[in-house]
Amino acid sequence: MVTRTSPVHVYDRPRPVLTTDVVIFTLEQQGLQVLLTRRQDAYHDRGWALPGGPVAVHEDLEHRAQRELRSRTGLEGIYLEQLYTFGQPERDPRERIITVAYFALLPSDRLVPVADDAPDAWFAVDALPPLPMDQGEIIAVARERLAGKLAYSTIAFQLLPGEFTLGDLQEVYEAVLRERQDKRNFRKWALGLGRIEATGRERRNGAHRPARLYRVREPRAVEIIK
Amino acid sequence: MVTRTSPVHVYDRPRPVLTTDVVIFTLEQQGLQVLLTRRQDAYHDRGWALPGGPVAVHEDLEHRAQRELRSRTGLEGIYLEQLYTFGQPERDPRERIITVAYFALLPSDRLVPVADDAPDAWFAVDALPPLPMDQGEIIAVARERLAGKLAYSTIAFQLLPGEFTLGDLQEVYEAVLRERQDKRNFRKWALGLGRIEATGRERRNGAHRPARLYRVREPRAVEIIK
DNA sequence: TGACATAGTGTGATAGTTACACTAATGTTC
DNA sequence: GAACATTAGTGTAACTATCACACTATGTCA
Repeated sequence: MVTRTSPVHVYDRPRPVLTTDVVIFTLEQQGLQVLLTRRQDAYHDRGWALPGGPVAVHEDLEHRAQRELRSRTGLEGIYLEQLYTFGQPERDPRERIITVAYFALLPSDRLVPVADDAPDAWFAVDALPPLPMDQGEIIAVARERLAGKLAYSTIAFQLLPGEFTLGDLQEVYEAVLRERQDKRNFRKWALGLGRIEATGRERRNGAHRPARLYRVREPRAVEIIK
Repeated sequence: MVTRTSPVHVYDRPRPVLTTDVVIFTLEQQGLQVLLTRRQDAYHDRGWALPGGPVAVHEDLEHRAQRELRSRTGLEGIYLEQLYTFGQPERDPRERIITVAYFALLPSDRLVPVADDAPDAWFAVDALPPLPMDQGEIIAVARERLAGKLAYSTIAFQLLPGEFTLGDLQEVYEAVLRERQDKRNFRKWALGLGRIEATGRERRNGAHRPARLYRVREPRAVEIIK
């Protein structure tokens, strides 16, 4: 029994709060980064937390997560995937909050620098500040999912700009999987996927041989491989 | 603002209903089966639907799904995994309902025959009756997840009884993946996993050579393989 | 023009996957 | 009790994929 027009809403049974949280990853020189935001309410002591918030009663879950992503980054068309729903009753000591967690991958060239007065900041995934409730676990699960998917999908390209070198691609794999790859075998494998092609252009950035640039043939598609 | 002691619950913002649904799979001669239940309310025209219901305000999500599983099958210790959260606003025309879907795997020997007066029945996953809302999609997603996991985990054993033959195991793979396996290669692979051992006993069931029985060394563990 | 730094390339050994057909053990029938 | 029907159980060789490994190429800058 929902009272739509009134500012109060009365139900015959108590209902939990439903929120979405978004783990936004990007890759910088220092490795995999996560976007965190400062909590506004005094309850959380203004500590850092995942961006997210309550789902409006007629809002699609993924749309809610997209909205959060857009409001934090100003970007559209970013890869977003539902991760898991966390619903331990003790998650929040004040009220029952169930959160549908998503994760998003930001290409490094679309990373707009966060304004100094913005409440958001990037943190290396290996050096996170204290986080409320189970949010550390949420990030850990997101990271594992991402690492798992590198092996059997083309998800890695979602972290790369439109043009990239094979070295860039290898760095994505090394940063996420936390293990070195053999350069020759990696390049053979990456080209053998049949998903990327040389643009014919090169990147010069230092006192050394320039690197060939590649592009993804289907940039939006995340496909299952082998 | 929750009013705990009162039969009415008042919130300053409308809240969706949160439910869990459980896709309970088992394997019979006729292939992969799903448990469905008859809706009691007139609204759904007494049609078939996935077992599930609203999550109590202080009940853990997985516990809620376990409870549904137990009430339908009378069984404990069944494999249960969170599948996905379905939250399209149009899912239910009456009210906003978000459902956290789980899937469960019943070993074929623990399958208690459903009483005739019970509202539940097994359906072949390829011949489901009309289902409300997106429940057909939920079952399809569960099936895909299960098929995907066969390839890289030991989840298949969750569908088998404590003692089984290599032929039984092969039937699980063939039914879920819907593709024939080569007998010799399959057996080599299955034994090479190092997860099963012969019990020393045999099963005789027909005018032919009896089959050796095997057991899983760690029956509860679902591990990632290769 | 030489030192430096990163880009780019191939081969051989090993391990894993695939295709493939007959013998073994039982129960039933005549 | 011999023949038959039926499912269980077994090995090998060809092919494919993965892995380990080190040098040459091409640019900048001093």
